[in-house]
Amino acid sequence: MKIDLSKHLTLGARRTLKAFRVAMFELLSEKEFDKITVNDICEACEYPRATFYNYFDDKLDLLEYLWSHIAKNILNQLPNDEKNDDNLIKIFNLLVNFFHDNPALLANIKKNDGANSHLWHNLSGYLKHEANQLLYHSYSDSKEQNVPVELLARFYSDLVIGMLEWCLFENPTIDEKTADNYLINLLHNNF
Amino acid sequence: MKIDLSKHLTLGARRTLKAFRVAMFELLSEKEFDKITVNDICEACEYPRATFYNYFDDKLDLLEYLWSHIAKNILNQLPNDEKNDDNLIKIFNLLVNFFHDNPALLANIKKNDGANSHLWHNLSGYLKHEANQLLYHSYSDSKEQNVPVELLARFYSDLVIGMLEWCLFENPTIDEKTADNYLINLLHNNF
DNA sequence: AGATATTAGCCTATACTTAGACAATATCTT
DNA sequence: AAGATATTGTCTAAGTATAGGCTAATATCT
Repeated sequence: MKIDLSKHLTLGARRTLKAFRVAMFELLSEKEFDKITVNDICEACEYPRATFYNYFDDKLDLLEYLWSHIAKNILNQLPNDEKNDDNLIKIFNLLVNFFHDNPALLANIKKNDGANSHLWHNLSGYLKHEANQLLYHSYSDSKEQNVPVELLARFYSDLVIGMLEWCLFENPTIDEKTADNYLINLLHNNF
Repeated sequence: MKIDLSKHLTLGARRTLKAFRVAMFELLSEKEFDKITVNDICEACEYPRATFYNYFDDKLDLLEYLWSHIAKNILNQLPNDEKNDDNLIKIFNLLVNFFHDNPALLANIKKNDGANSHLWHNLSGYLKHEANQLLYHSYSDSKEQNVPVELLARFYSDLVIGMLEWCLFENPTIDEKTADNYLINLLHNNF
């Protein structure tokens, strides 16, 4: 990344970032990542290559930016007023729904199973990180402290991403209710 | 219009124009033209007001630019290799289809019937102009010269836009076949 | 294997967009 | 009808994108 996302961005910079994000997202539903060229991306969003390189080191850089943006955005849909155990289920369902809403993207991620299953590891890493952050803040002011909050958040985010991975890759036809029940059972030692 | 569309435009300028066009088009399906503010437009396409005024005098200016763009684009779909009498029917059908594909826009144009029926006159003027151009070039090298080509093109474009207006406003449920037949009958003095 | 074409990165002057402030109207509120 | 709020249209310095040209590295073709 050539620019600092934490600094203030002009409207134009935000527009440009969004355009590249959308272009990459759409291309990922059409082609394998390795088949996508910087030219493809620039053509799709109607920006010149020079602008691409003003923002990103290369297409992997853009991809990772996209993943982190997606991860943040999916989980931002959570109503952050209530902080209870349901949050984990809600997070899980938001994630599952995202992939159900974008089947072409998921198919493409699955397809790259050889040298490029790193697409999924890459994305799931960002998802886990965001879930972790969310859960950490969600529990940081709770009373039950038999276990450090950091560890708890880590345990939960591992659980939810593991569950997601199992559903998407091993059991893609599972329905929401059943999946939720499995998750609840795991959570409550209900084996 | 603050810029000269006939001159060469940079990629960025073309992107900006497109963004404003799309924003106006989408807003026209939601709100009446008079209720749309420059701020609405800029918000919709994520450009600052300053940029709007770099390109357009005001929102009417943008509207007219949009109409002329739409007119050109609808009629550009015509295969321009063959030049025969069918062209008129094809032009008519392209126009009808455009409005069938954009019912919300049409509804909004119809709604503004008081002080603002000029929305339709404005748009139909551009449509007629483009149809005229097309027909003029279509017949300019034909042999039959009992009537000047300019007059013929004018006669035809008046006919096709009149027919369109009648279909859209007086007889919105008419089917394509019937409308085509009426047009053919008018064309061949088959009253 | 050698020729040809595509792609990746980078560079620069020029042209463009931007933020934000401004006065002048218009529109809403009570 | 008066005061608050929203909108219009203009301006400028500073920030940003653009064209298009360049080399090196990879593909792709024959």
